Amino acid sequence: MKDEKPTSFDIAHLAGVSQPTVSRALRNSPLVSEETREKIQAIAKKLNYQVDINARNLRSKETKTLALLLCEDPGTDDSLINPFFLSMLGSITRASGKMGYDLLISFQQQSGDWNADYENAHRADGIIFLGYGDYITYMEKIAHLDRMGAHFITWGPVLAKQPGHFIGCDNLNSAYLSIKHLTDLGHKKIAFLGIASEHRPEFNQRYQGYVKALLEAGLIVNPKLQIDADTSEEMGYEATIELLKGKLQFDAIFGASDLIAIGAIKALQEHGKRVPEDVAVVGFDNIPTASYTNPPLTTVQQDTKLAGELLVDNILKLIRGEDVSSILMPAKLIIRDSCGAHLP
Amino acid sequence: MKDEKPTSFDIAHLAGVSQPTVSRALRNSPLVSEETREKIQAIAKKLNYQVDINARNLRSKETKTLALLLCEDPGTDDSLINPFFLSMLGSITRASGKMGYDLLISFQQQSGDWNADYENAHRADGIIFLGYGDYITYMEKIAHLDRMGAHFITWGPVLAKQPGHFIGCDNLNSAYLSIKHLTDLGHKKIAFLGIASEHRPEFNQRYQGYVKALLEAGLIVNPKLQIDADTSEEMGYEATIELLKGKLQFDAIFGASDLIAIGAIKALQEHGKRVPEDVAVVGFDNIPTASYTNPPLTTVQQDTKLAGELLVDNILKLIRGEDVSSILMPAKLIIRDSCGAHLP
DNA sequence: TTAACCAATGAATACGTATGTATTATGGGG
DNA sequence: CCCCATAATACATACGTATTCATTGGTTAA
Repeated sequence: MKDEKPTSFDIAHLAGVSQPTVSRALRNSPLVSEETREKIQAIAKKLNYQVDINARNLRSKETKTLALLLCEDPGTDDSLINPFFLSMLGSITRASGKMGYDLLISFQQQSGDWNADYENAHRADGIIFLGYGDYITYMEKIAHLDRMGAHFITWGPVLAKQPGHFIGCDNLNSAYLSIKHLTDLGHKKIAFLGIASEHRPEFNQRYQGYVKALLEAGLIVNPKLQIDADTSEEMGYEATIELLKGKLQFDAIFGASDLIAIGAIKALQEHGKRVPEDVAVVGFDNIPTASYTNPPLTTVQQDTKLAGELLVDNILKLIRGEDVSSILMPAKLIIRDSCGAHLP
Repeated sequence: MKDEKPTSFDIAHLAGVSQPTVSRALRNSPLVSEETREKIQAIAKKLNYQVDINARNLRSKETKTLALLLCEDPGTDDSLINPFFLSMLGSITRASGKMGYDLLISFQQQSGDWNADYENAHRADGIIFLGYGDYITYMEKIAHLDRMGAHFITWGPVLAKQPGHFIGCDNLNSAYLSIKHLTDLGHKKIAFLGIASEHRPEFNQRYQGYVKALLEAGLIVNPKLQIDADTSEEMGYEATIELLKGKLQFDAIFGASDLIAIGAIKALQEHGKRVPEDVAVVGFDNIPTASYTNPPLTTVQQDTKLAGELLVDNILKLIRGEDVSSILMPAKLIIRDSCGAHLP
């Protein structure tokens, strides 16, 4: 800036009072008389005065800032972000702004040194994690933060034993609903595209929902109909190719994320399979693209707006020292054309 | 945090040196002997010491932080963000991280009081604006910041007389290429969906490209084929309905953004028009969804990754006091099925 | 031998705010 | 008329770092 920024001393001088009085007046302290406060605030406005955030933070030991750490896989393409997380990001940004907090965002490679964390450096009052990638690796870092007594909250799978606090989708029941929809329509050989291991608990929970729905419909669970695939169109595509190459029959595919399902549709159509006539497909996330695929994708919608608000509300509670517990968020099935009508 | 954070004094005490020596050692100052530096750094590591960012910023008067202000229309839906800007956001985040800067993000209503800006409050060293909405209103705020000597850079339309520095797409030539593609295919009655006024210079530039291409192809420009539409699927849909209701013939639509084009395709198909057989459609932005519409959308791709890097590079130059000039970025046409083959 | 010099470090201080404590003025109750 | 409570303000200081200036001890050159 061209002209030197005015300080509280400048205002004090102009108002004929002391600096502490200015500090108090600007924060509407009851210790200052109304008359003085008005005079000071008028001068501050005229000078276009803004509190120096660093000085305030240094003194008061809080920052009114939240950090959002988006943890990515090492291999992630430089310019792509999972659209689902983008949606969460938007919602978190708004929610924190509404609560008077600034938001610092940072993308972290999972392998990176983000244990040199923000809060420790007084940079943020709390941290929101939005992570994907390997759960086990991830938990080590989380556990470390927890031991240090950091304020943080995580979007992710809610499990029985976890350090810290989580907010996450009710993956099991949401997947269950999707699969039940398929079995209700008469599908009997349903493939699961997604990694089902402890390294990807969200997917694992969805797999459990898949199993539950199959058993409930009196169908057998064939492990060969589960193909590993991570969240990307390419992985979904390749997993489907693998499925097509195998000799197993299948009449439906559950993609553990929309990107996987979209890749699956592409692979199916390129190999002469019609969707949904030959193979029905359902996804998970309801990313914006899901309603534009051909056919439009039946999928599970997570309420990202609510999720973002809850993440912010809860991290603020933690900062205030209040107690919070993990939250499991219900999701709902959005039925579109990709799973067709009841089979004959 | 549970245990009190260690300060440079703690380290100094343990190392048997003074605090300034610690400060210097941790920043690898040549004023400190190698032996001392190593000892100090070892202790710092053991204590898990992190510099207090607020104290450092207060003292050194810089923050190593950039602010990203995303300016929205007043009416914007709470949870939706234009996918194009999300892509920019991702790219800017990465670029600033790579340069060692943190990124503070904030969504601002255009009517809001974001002139009480971050830099003034020592919160960021510079500001990147990612704005849409009314250009005139917007410029007033920009001009004010410029008068105050703030460091900022803006993504937006590059015009002849502007305060501050801009980076933006070469809208005119990009739109020209799209329209030329349509005229080359034999289309003669091409509608323009988008606001063509000084309040939306990006669209206005695209309109000029549209006019240029038409004239060059020896076609007449019919103002009634230009329908106002802002960037949203709904607006594109409604504008197309308006077009369909009029008596004018048209064989192609240029949507000034992908969302507009997507809304147009929906409206056309709902009214029995085939795309591209009856009406060809092209868009602008190449948002992720564009390749999944039915038919896939021919559109203009902007290099958001490069744009993000340039924005960050240039704001850092401004912060360092170096000179920068506005940049016009070329875009390229992505040809998909929505404009079909050459007309008979 | 001594002055000059350099490397390494310490001492003192500034950055701008917020807050605990001391001070002054004012008014009311006895 | 005096004492005490209260309101309003000033004074002094802490927050943790970075930087300027002063100091020390050792080395080199004349």
